[in-house]
Amino acid sequence: MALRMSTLFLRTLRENPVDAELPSHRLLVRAGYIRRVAPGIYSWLPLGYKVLRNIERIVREEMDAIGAQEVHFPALLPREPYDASNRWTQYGDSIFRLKDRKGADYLLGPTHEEMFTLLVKDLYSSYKDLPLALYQIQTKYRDEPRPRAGLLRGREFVMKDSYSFDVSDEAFLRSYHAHRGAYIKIFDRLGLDYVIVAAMSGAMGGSASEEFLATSQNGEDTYVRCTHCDYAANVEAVRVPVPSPTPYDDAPLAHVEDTPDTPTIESLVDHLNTALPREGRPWLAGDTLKNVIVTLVHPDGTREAVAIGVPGDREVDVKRLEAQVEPATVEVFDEALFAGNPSLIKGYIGPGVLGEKQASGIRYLLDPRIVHGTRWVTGADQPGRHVVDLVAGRDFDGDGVIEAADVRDGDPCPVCANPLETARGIEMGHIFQLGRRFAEALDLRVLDESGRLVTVTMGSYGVGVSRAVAAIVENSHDDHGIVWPRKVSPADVHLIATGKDAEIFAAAEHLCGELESQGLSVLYDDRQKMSPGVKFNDAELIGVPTVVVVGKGLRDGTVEVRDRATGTRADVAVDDAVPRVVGVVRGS
RNA sequence: CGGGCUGUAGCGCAGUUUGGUAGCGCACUUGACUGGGGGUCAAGAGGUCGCAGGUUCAAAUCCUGUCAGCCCGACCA
Repeated sequence: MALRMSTLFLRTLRENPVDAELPSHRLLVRAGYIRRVAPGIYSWLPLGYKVLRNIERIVREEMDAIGAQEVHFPALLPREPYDASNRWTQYGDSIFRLKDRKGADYLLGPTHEEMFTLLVKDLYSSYKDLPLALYQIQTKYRDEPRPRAGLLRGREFVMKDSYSFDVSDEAFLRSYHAHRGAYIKIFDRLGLDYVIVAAMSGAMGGSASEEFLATSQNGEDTYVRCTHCDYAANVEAVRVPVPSPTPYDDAPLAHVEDTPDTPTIESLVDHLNTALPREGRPWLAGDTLKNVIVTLVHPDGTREAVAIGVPGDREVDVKRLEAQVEPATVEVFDEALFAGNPSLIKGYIGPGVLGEKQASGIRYLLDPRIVHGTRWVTGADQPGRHVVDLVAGRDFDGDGVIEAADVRDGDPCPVCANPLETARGIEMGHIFQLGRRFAEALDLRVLDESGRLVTVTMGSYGVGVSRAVAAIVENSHDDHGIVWPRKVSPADVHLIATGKDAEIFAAAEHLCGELESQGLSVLYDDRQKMSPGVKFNDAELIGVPTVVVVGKGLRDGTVEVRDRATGTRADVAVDDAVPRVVGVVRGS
C-alpha cells in the first residue's frame, strides 16, 4: 500500500530543532523520521521505522548468508551472568540497573556476550555441534555520560550483535573472516563510505579487533591511514614504531641546571636556548621529557595516581590512555594529589621521584620513544631547576611502557614508516576476537574428538543499526535535505500530485497503482489545497531518491521524473512513465 | 567532574531590567482567493510561564531551593 501524505503520520518542520547540531540529527527530526523522548532516547515515526527496518533486512540477509541463526534475548536481564564475567562491576555507571519488587538486581542489557554464552552452554556440549554462529537484532541500553548527536550516540539504540563459537583457534579464524566478509557486504549495500581499521577491544577484552568506520568529519573516532601501505588503525590502537636503543657511552653525566620560571615546556625550551645554547641545533620541545600525573579510577572506585612520561612535543591523549588502562577511567590533574605528595613539584616533576620505588611511590610509565640511550631534559623535582643529559636506562627507568602520547598527521607508519594521515569516522561495526574470556568465565566447554573437555573460542560482532540511519544521512544529504541510497530509502518513489484539477489527482492515483503493481513502494503526496512549493520542499527534505511530479505537464501528456541526488529533471510521456521509473529504480 | 547558558503553546522565540489581563512567527482549525518552489486575506483553537516554597493587594517577572536540558572543557605540567 502506498504511503499517502494526506494520512501519513508526519509533520515536517520548517526550522531546525535548537538542540540539534549535526546534519543527520537536524534532518531526521525536521523530516519527521524521529522524535526525541529523553536525552539519547528517540521514538521512531513511520518513515524512520521503515528506514530502520530496511537496514535490518540487509543485515539479516547477510547474516543468514553466512549461516548465522537469528535468536532474540530479553533486554531486561538478571545480574548473575554479568557478575560471572565481572562486567556488572566493570561497566560501572554505563549500565542501567534496576531492582524488581523483591529487591533483586536487574540490568538493561548493554551487550549480550554472557547470555549467548550461557545459551550455548545450556544446549550444546560436543565439538560436533560447532562451528555455530548466532545473532540477534536488539535494543541495547548504555547510560552514556554524554549522549549526543541524535541517533549517533544514544542511550537506547538498536544493534545487531552476533557471536561465533568454535573448538579451535583455526576454526575460529574461519568464523571471524566469514563475519568480516559479511560486514563488507552489509556496509557496501548500505551505501556507506567506510574504512576498516585495527581497534582496541575495550570492555570486551579479547586479543584483537577491527572496526568499520563510516568516514565523516562529524565522527567521534579518529583513525589514521598510511599514505603508502594499507595500514589503518583507530588512534587508540596505533602502535608507534619503537626506535632501537642507542649507545650512550659518550654521553656526559647528567647535570642539574637552574631554570627559573620555566614551568611549561615552551618556557623551558626558550630558557635553554638562551642560557644553555648547544652546538649543532637549538633545543626543541622534543628534547624534553614531560611527566604528566593522572589518576586512574578503577571500576571498584579505587583511585591510583600514575605518572606518564612523554616527549615534550607530545601531549597525553586521554582517549588513547583510557584505551590502554581499560576498564579504568582517567582523570587529569588532581589538586589533592599534589597536596598529598610533597615530592611532586608542579612544573618540575622528574624521574627522580617517579616510580614505585622512588619518593613519590607513583607508578611511572614511559612512552615507547623513550628507549635506552635517549637523552632528555626534564624536571629536577625542585622549583626552578631541570636536569640535562639525563639518559634513559642509565639514569632512570620506568615501571613500564604505555602508548598514551597523541598521534599526529605525518607520524611514521608502524609498518612501512611512511607518513600517516588522520581522519574522523563513525563506528558502524566492530568485530572482536574474544578468545576464551567469556567461555572460561561462564564455563562453556565441549568434548573434542578425543573426549577431552575444551574451552570454546568465541568471537563477537556488532553493527550499529540505528546509528547506521544517522551515519547514512551524515554521508548523504545536501542543503535541502536527506538523499537516501535506494536500498534504505523509506520508499522507491515519491509521487507528487500538484495542482487543483481533478484530472491531475486521477492521473497520479492511476500512476501510483501502476507503480505499485510493478512492485515499487510509493510515497504519494496526495494532499489537496497545498501549494507546490511545500510539496517540493518536503520531498527534498524527506529524501526519496526518485521523485515523480504529476502537474501542469499533464496538459501535454507528460509527467516529470526527478533525481533527488543530482537534481536532474526529465519530462516523460505519461504512457512511458511506469517503465521509465521502474528502470531508474531497478538501476537499468 | 568543573564552567557557561537555557527552561514561556507542537517547533522557533519575545516579554523578566522597572511586578499590574499571556505575546509573536511557523505549524494546526474554518472560509475565500491562489495553484510549478514554504502564496494572500479574514476569523479561530491551543499555555499549571520546568517544579516547590517565600515576599506582595498582585509574581512569567523579585527571593530561596530544586529539577531538567544544551554547549564547552576534561589537558599541556
